[in-house]
Amino acid sequence: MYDFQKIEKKWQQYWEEHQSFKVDVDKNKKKFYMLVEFPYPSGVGLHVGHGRVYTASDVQARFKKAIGYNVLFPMGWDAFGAPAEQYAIKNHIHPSQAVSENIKVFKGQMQSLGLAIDWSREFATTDPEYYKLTQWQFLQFYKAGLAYKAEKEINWCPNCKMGLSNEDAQGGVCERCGSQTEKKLKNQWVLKMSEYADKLIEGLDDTEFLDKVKTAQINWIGKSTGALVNFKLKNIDDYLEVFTTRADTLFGVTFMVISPEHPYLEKYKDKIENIDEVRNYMEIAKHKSDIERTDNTKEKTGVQIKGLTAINPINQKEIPIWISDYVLANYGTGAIMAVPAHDERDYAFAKKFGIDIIAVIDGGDVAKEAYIGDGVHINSEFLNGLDKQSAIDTMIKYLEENKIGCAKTNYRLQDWIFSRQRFWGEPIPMINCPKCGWVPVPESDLPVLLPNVSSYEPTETGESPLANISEFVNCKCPKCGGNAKRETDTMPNWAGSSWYWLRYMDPRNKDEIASQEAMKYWGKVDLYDGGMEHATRHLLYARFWNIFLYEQGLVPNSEPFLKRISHGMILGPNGEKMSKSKGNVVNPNDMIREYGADALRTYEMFIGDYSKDAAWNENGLKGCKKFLDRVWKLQEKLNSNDVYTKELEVIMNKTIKKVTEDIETLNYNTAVSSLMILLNEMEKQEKISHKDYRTLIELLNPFAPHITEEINEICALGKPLCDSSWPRYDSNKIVDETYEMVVQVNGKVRGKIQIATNTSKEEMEKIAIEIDNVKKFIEGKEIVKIITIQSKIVNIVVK
RNA sequence: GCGGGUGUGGCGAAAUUGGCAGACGCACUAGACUUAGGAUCUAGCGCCGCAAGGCAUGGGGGUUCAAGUCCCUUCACCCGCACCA
Repeated sequence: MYDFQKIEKKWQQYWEEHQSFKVDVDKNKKKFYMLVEFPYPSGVGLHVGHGRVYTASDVQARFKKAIGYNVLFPMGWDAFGAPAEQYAIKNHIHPSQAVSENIKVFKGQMQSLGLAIDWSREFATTDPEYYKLTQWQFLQFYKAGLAYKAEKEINWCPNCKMGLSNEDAQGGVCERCGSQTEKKLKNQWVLKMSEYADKLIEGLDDTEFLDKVKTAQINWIGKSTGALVNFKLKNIDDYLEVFTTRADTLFGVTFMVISPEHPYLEKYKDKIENIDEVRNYMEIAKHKSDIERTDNTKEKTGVQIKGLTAINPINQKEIPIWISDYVLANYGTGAIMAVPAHDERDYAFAKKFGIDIIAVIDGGDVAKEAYIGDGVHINSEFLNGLDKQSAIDTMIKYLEENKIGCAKTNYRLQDWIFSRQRFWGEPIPMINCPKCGWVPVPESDLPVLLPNVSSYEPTETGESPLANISEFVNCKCPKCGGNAKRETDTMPNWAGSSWYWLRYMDPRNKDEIASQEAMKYWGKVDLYDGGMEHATRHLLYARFWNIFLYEQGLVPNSEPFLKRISHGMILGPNGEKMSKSKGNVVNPNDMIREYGADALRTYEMFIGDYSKDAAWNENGLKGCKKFLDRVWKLQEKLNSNDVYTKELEVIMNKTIKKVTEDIETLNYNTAVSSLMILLNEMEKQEKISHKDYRTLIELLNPFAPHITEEINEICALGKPLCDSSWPRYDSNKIVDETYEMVVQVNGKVRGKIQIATNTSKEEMEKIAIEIDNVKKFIEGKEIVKIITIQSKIVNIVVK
């Protein structure tokens, strides 16, 4: 009937030759920046889940272009990082070679989907011109004092031989390979992201992220306000500092707990009478995985530290100090004051070890359980009678006046460990000089290029493979000219993705991230589509990075993204997540070969709510192919009229309205369904006009761009759709002249009748009562009232 | 535990925001055309019932002339975060 293979190739070529989607700064036009997360070009290629996301973005881009925006819809490759390196190791090729091969496959797949991408802006994060600027930006962090080297206990994956960020090692499991991670001390580059915690929270007000994305970020940052309190150590001229959100419960403290990593254990080892027992506990804790340690269902463990005693600063009571792994070293001060009467964890600990429990808030029964509710303070001297908030305020004021503590805000968010012991990443542009210490590589010497070597497997020692390459490592100190060594760690793969949207604005700029002109014009990303799995990590890193650049005067906006949406996954036909191991991966290439890109695109938009997961069903795709075939066949009914066919006028206008609104609100599935309804109506007609047909294919074009262009050309309906504007509807013509009035008796439908839309309420009621079946139900009964909704429904209430 | 979300036919889903529940599509059934049908077209298709009619949006209750939609309560599942002091 028609050769969709040929048609799709033809139009893909046409768009390329005519540079239909190439854009430039055009100050006479409003801009729209459509961004979708760029992929890792892995070896497996795209699957239909990617197809859904890119198609949805493409629909958005084509639509926005048609309604008059200057649309930036770019694509690139996030090609550094472990996945590419792992792939290269596995296949025994150099990562850069693997990357360029994979990019070819990915790009080919995207082009065969017919995406309206401005390919002239394509780049990869592994391009030296790009990572030169990534390195340059790292130097700006360094110069601003936001990058520092620190001995950090890191999550170490013994299998990948790589340090992982907390984000990459959640639950004590390596995200890459799934093995248990260990703790290891490493000297690492770290970015002071925690300093931006408040800005990252406040900045959310300038965005239109989905609520669940905002909430996820706020939870991740984990702001909690409280106080630092200093407990004097008995017979030692030092203090134990704790963080608490409940300073009001200070009178209820019956013991202290410090984490097994607390520095005092080493510092005061001579004072600790049972040091062997304590050390034994520390050793056990060290070898526990994070999973074991954070399993809050397990029983509390701990050892009392004999010889160290704290003194409660508000009543001078002596308080025993314990060591336990339920206190985390990396949160707060690594030590807590325990109030077993009003904290479940402290309560469990106190019960197990027979420690006193003193209630300081009225309510509950502390003999049975910790009372965590609100109430009036008791047993608390000057706090007695106060409620929670005023007690907290009063106590913090008291602490500050007596110099035993102060108000303090804590965050769950940690600084960003920026070092990776990897070859395939941006080299961190720092040089270590025995005389001058750490010296940044002069900006004029950037990029620090990755050496071209044959062996890039990780070393046994855990150093980056770069450490073995002497011509890379050995260099001169930029400051004193003496012999020095380069940093051999590289950046995490999050680095390159933390500013790529800026680069798209001016990707060939040799001197800067992008020109100010381009950044001012393209501004914020208007719509950023990505997976929910990136709602915290990537999105927070990117926002942090951008806020920093803004503060440096390098970019015009503090927040980079206006709207963030997240799409659902395409699951396999069995309803499970698609994966190679489950053998349920659907390859878009196969689908395109069999049914065409247009059918695939249309089906992926029709499959269901875009924000929700949906299981793949090839029959559904067949249905969409059938739909397109019928659209094609409509050619046979074409007459030469260039006005809407009378019978179709209302539905034409209605459908324009519906599809327009649905695309704007991302309800792609109902947009497609309304086009199917329109087609059904058009098929009922003897003949359809040029204008009927043209409108249908204009509306369908964002979903099925190839076949609609072809129909448009064959039938000479107008200029190419990629250069055309979106149809408009006449709001006077979206209401049918007649409708089916529903008549209910006591809320039950008893009759239906086709009447004129402008029938008055009085008239409606009169007609309603005359319907035979309605009569049957009101006969012999008293009409209590009649509710009439204009052009909808009549409900007769009878008794 | 905290936060977010979802429950509607055999399946994917709609529902103008309080107004005919199940649009649209898939699957299925019957028929037409056909040498053939995994093509196309026509019709049917929530459940019970011969019908009239009744019952149906996870369960229970409520508000209302009218509830998938609002309120209360309860159950199930999914996704984040989680011994964060």
